[in-house]
Amino acid sequence: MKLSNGVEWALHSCVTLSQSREPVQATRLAELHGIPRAYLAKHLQALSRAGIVHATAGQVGGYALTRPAASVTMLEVVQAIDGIEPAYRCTEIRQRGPLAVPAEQCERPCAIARAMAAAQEAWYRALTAVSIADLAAAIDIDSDGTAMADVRRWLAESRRSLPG
Amino acid sequence: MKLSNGVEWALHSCVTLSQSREPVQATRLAELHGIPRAYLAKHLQALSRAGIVHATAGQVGGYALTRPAASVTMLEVVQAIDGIEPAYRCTEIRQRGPLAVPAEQCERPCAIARAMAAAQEAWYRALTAVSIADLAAAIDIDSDGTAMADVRRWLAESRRSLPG
DNA sequence: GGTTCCCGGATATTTCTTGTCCGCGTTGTG
DNA sequence: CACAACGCGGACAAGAAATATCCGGGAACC
Repeated sequence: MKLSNGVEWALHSCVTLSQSREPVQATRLAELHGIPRAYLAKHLQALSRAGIVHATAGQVGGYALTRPAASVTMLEVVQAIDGIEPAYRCTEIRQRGPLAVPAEQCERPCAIARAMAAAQEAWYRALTAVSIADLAAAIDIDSDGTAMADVRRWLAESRRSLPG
Repeated sequence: MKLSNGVEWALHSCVTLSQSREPVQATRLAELHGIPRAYLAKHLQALSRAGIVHATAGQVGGYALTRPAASVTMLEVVQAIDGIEPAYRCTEIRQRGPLAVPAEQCERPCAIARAMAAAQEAWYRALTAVSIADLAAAIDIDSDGTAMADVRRWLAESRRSLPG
């Protein structure tokens, strides 16, 4: 079980976006995190499609959160990047082989699939409990209250320096 | 996030093995579940390496659970097949870019990694709560108490018919 | 001791993720 | 109001991982 690499970038990008009400360009986000710009853009597109961020075109365009960071959960971001299909996909092997169960008796998922679904649900709950705002606050605390201010400063500075 | 296909086969195979104290050949398990024999064998090897099943060679060889089914958790099987590394791998992008955090301040995982680890832990807990015996019992109930008896009958019959 | 059968690791093929590029629409400017 | 520049959006290759498979080593029965 492996989670896409872009999930990490998307979460960090959302935390960064939560510190700016003005749109932030994909180039800035990529530079700030030291990651490939083109590939990050692809993931930001997924966030846009999911309605988490709003993309504005043009010279002063960029990405911005559509909702307050406190109302955006980690699960939303993860699912926007990684998709909504559950990790375990039952291929209904109980309906195959010499002891195949008739299809009419297979309306409910099999016991294994149910247990897996319950585990996935627990995973969902844990990710739903944490918002982007929570992450930003936790990161700020980890850095003794300097990280988010630094981000805001850097965003303002880069916006002043490059397009001017 | 995608879980390997072999996890499903391994879990079903373990449930089947829980119904037989004698070793069951990989060929039988593959036939019973309608899946490729060679590939299933590879996954059974993983279970063997993890100590969940014991493989005996020879004409009457095969696989058997090493412990009572009630003491084998789903998590053990899943991790034996899929590996133990967590789904989310933090690449420490906070240490990159113009606002890189010094490494000395990164002893603890970042807030995002911590939240992801908590979610994974919840997933682990849910899978630890279910044993192979629980699955066998649930599958039996789903079939009105006939499934496991059918499996035992089929195993005994196939063992009588083929090697005889 | 020969033979048969089964498990185990090394080997191709396919699928998917990662990474990249160029076209379209939008916005500021002359 | 036309122009030009910039950034977003979907289509296109490269690499990695999982899927599927084969043959060799070893054990049990005859």
